[in-house]
Amino acid sequence: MINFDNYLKASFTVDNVIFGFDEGDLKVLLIKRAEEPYFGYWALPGYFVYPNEDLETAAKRVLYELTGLRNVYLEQVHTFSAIDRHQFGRVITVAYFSLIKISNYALQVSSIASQAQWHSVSTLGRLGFDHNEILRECFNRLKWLVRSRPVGFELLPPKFTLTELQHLYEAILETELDKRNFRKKILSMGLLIDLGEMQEGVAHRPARLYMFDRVRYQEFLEEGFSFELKETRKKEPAKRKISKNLI
Amino acid sequence: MINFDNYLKASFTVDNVIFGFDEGDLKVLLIKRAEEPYFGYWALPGYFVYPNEDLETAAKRVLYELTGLRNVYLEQVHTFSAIDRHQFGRVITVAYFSLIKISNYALQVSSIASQAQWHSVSTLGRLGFDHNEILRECFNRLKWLVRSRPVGFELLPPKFTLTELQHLYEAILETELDKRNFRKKILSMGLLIDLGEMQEGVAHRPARLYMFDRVRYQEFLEEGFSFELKETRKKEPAKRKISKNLI
DNA sequence: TCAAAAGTGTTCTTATTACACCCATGG
DNA sequence: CCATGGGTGTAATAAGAACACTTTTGA
Repeated sequence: MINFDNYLKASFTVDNVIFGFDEGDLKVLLIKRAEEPYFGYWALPGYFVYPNEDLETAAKRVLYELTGLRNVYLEQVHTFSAIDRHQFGRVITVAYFSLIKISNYALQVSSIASQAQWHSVSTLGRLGFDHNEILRECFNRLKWLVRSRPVGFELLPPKFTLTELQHLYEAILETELDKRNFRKKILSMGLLIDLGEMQEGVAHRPARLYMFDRVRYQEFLEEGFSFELKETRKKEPAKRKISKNLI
Repeated sequence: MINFDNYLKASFTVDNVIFGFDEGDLKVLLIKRAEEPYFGYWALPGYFVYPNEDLETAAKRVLYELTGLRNVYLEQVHTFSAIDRHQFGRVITVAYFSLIKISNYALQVSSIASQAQWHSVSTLGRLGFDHNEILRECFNRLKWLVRSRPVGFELLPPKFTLTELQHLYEAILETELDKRNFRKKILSMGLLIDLGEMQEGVAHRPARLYMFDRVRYQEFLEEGFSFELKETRKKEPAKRKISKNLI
């Protein structure tokens, strides 16, 4: 019988890349570290896994303690194991990302959350540990995920306008989309319910409000389904003889 | 300062889903277990991670000890952490999958490899531990990967025919593809070099041999690139108003 | 009346699909 | 000469991309 003591026993953590969307900007929730190592740095919320937990349970716990939210989109992305990634010992971390609606919830008033703040993904500085790398991996995962499934709705409030939805896609894909083509495509999927309501109090023509049709989406998943978007190409009009899918 | 001893320390293993392709069949390399738990069961090759290794190093080591191969396609897929997944203690495993050319290499004659055998992915029984689940996850990853990047070439011998290539895609995607459309698409990508050689000794018209153009592929990666295939639909001719990409 | 964002169709181009017959070889 | 798999083209359909002006509101 194997004696486990002959092999590596490592501490392990989960780190959570929590995405939100606000003011036309893709954001990530970070915590200012109050202890060494990386004292004073911003870092991903994460914590050690308890003996009675599997990883997903731990990731959900971290998320709940910080935001008070359960039942949000959560997905394992990658496990980071560089030998020297933690100064005080061997620590392996499993990265999860989750998507939440910023607008609907205030952060919890816990000792952890008091140090937490939303940061624009596009303007981040040096984070603690290898968290820049972890964030990049999770952002990449989100980028392709948003093309395969309408996860974008997880980030918007229940009622939203088509322009808000388009801005979200543009923020995630880091590109610009054509307004008419975007609307044509997104409406043709039949995943939006027109609420018949309008924006109020805006200094321009008010936009229609929509909500996401989860029932229809389930039907789609069952019959096999796809979701793709193309960016506009104002420059570089030619040169694409190969498939355009996934670009 | 954190005392790691207050938290769970776990043993870590890597498990390797090694895909190969032979006789028109997608295969996976399994090892017959010679000890408890799951004595006598087939299981994925895997081993404990050493203290001086990161996970990828460990996965490469396992692969090398078994096959004698280095520099093969290897990618981390998912980390499995169910509390009771190992009877003798808390063991977390990180699944990797790799792609190798069966035809080019004999298995190593090591104590591990003597117990190893290729199995068709489509006809597997109950494996040890949670390895059926791990295999399924890795197979799914391979399925989408093969649509985004021409990884299929990692599984074929250096010289191959278009029909062999098509059969590989059909085995991975578990579908049938139209011969003419497949050839049109694959040749239009410009990733194949026509060797000007022919099959010999076959009881039918000999096929042209091709090789993969790695240089051209690198150029593609740099300019942003995509790779898609559609299955033939002999039944169910209608009903697809939504995007067809990725299906 | 101005600024700001909402909303709306058409044309062109490209990609995808469906589909059937002759060819070269070994046995 | 037969069985086996190799090899080839075209037409119809569907999806994607490009593109500009009018509308509605609050300030």
